[in-house]
Amino acid sequence: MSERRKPYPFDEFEPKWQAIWQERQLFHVPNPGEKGFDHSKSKFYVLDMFPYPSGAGLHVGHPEGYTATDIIARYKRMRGLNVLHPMGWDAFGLPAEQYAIKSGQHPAITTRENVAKFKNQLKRIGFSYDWQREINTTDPRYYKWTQWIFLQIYNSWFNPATNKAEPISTYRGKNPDEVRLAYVADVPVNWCPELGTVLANEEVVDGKSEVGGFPVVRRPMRQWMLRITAYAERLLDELDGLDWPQGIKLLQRNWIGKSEGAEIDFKIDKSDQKIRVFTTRPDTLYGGTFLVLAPEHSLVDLIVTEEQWPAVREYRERTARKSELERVDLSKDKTGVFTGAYAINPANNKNIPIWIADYVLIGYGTGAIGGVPAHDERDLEFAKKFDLPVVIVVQPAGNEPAMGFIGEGVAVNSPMIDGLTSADAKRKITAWLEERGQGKRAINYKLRDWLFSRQRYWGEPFPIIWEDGSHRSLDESELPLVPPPLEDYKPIGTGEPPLSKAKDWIRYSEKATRETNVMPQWAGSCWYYLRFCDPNNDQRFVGEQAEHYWMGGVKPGGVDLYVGGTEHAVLHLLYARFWQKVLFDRGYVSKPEPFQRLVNQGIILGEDNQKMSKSRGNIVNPDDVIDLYGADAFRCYEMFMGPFEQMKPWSMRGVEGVSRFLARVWRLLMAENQRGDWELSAKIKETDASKPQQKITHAAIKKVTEDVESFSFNTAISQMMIFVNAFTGAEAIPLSSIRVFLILLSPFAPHIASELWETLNGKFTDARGDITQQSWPVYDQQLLAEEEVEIVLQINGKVRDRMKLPIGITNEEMKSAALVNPKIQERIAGKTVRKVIVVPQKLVNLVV
RNA sequence: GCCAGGGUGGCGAAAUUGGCAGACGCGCCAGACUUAGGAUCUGGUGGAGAAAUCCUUAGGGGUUCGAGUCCCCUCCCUGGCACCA
Repeated sequence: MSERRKPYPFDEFEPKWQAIWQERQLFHVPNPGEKGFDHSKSKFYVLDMFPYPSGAGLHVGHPEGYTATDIIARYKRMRGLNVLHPMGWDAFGLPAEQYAIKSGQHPAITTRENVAKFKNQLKRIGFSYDWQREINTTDPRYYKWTQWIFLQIYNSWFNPATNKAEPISTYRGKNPDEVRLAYVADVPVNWCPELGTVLANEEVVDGKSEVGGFPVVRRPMRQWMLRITAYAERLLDELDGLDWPQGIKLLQRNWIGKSEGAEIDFKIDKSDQKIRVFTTRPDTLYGGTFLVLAPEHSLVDLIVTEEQWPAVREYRERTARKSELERVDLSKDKTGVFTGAYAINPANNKNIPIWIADYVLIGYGTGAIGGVPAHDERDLEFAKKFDLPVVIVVQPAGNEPAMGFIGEGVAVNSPMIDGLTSADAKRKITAWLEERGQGKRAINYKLRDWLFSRQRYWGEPFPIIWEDGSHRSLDESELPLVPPPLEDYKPIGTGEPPLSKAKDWIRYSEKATRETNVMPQWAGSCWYYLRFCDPNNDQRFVGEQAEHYWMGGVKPGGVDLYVGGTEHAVLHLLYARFWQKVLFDRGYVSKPEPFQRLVNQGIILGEDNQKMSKSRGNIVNPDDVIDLYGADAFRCYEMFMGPFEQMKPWSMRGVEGVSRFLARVWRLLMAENQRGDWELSAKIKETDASKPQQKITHAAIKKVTEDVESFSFNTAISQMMIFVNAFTGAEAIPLSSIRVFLILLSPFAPHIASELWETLNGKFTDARGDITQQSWPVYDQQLLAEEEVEIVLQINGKVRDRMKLPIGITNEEMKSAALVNPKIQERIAGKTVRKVIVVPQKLVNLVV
């Protein structure tokens, strides 16, 4: 059986051009001060979210974003910009370590192999990365600086007076360890026994580990934390200046979860203690008929009465045993126990019972709430279950029932504020409490400090040593701190990190030992966009000049365009913003935000419309597609599938269709000779383009240019198809038109465009150099203008006829033309035309 | 439950400010070339109808001369959050 004939010889010229690009280092962009740097050009930094190089290799989802950024990068270069378009590897992470546990192979080896595989796959697609800037988070030359940045965070504190991070040396308090942006705390953490490590809140989904889906339990442990909460307000406010999808901004806002209200102190009856609660509705204070503490609340021990002790102890134990999943199960009934103690409602001096219940979370607010059952769903449920009193204190505006009403209305049954709107009542009550020292305005955030340590091997070791129970940082000169080789990477299971097995490594001096935790995978990706600006600098994490140039500009964010999946909407994007702000405050970088414009790609589903997964067997491997149809067809199909940001299914038929389009492009310029070799078609001539040909060429320039700018790659390709359809079958193809077309095509299908361009240069001398060195064409509005316009004739809004009329026709002329149109006359015969609507150059609508 | 984004032919999808619904591609149908066609080229292709014509953007209502587009209600899908006081 003969091999299926290729529709065009992509298998010959695609590798050829990839080799040429590499040889000539065509996409390498020098830094300011380096040889070949062009000062006259402005910069454009276009970045992909770099991948974790897994053993499975690329799937078709990765290149979707990469193709888009590659098109933008190639387009911007042709528009005369210095384009920074780098790629690297986020290579610390669990899979390599899990593999090491199974096989004993060092994760560095696994990582090296996987990186090589990924890189080969990316190169086959023809991306125009500047490979001289390749970075790898597991390279000591890289993580030396990750550790260095950690030291800057460790040696900083957040000064509320200046609202920014400052060197710890400027802190005037007695214990700087209490305010460092990196600190150690005994905190209840998400311990995952299966993975043998602690996880960040963000890594726990529905009470299970995001990786692997293993159960996660709460357990107090000594951990490194980063004080991201200090930046909550700025992380919230400074979203405003970013060109991000509204949805992503909203996700971050919700994650930060700012709520404004008041903290109110409740005196405890027959005790000196008081309980502080947080509420967003101080106006409902009169309706507070009980208090609820989280079971873990530290005051519980002090207030519980003798006879309630057994019940309280039993309840706390039961709660502690519950998994996170059980505890947050919304469908379950409210539970709780009376402590036997009473508090005094400051508004009306009434004694109200104090309960503990697990629907109150220790981690939010003060870990205690005032129960206002009439105006809070949860409190109402609790009050009903335990038969606690309910007092209505807010009257809704409409005829909604006041019982259970949680919106804003007018205060009632509240002597001090009766008749006030909720907003006014809040202000008045808060002011009153403040005067009496029983409360104050308060703001709470859902955002928690970032649990920054992991009990793993394959991560950045902390540049920290311990001596006599206290920690201090390594000197900068001791970086990078490289992890020791291990025989056995297995977690110990107790929560002791694997590094604790390396006894020699741990011993720093007679008295001092090394920290054995490692940083989470997020660490490396928090600043990689900075390193790309100056990846080989061994004096600084990024050279000042390079940082200033590539991250510069008038907008708050340094990277001009950042493309990746929505899965990083809160985690990576929030962490990176946080690090950037610390570095900014400390004067190391020039921008407060890392990423100016963010675009999310949609997920690519399998042909069966299901998420691609190994178990479903619907994974598409880019290599297979490229073998069959070539890299250009692969790239163009990824862009032609549908709107970039939308979820969409893969279709091999679709790839075939796009491949046919490229074959038509090929045959537009190339013809097969007697021997069966391809040669430049005799139809390509240095003739002037006809009017329609000019029009279609300029329509293509306009549409492709606008669509590339707006990420509408699918319609850009449609327009190029229209061009090819129009020129297919033409007797002569004007060289000038086809040159323009090839330039438009080149960001999408760079190999075929390069090959055809070179072939043209072999015969014609009107242009010089590679297609990548050409400048982007500009369209001429004059050539797009029609001589005639088609006017739509409607009666009562329904299309009845169309007619061609000369351009520039007046509304009055359109109206008369419509009225004498035979079809229209026929239809309006015997009726009165009540109204005529004329849309200039477009439509006439008669109302009868 | 709350928030966000969606729902347009057999399929992927187009459609400035409200102004010709279905561009482009897939699939399908017909024709041409051909020993051959799973190649290529040409034409057709939302539905109903012999036709005039009517119907059609998840469903219902509204605003408007005119609605895929704006407003209200309902249903469905996808993603996120989820006892956050």
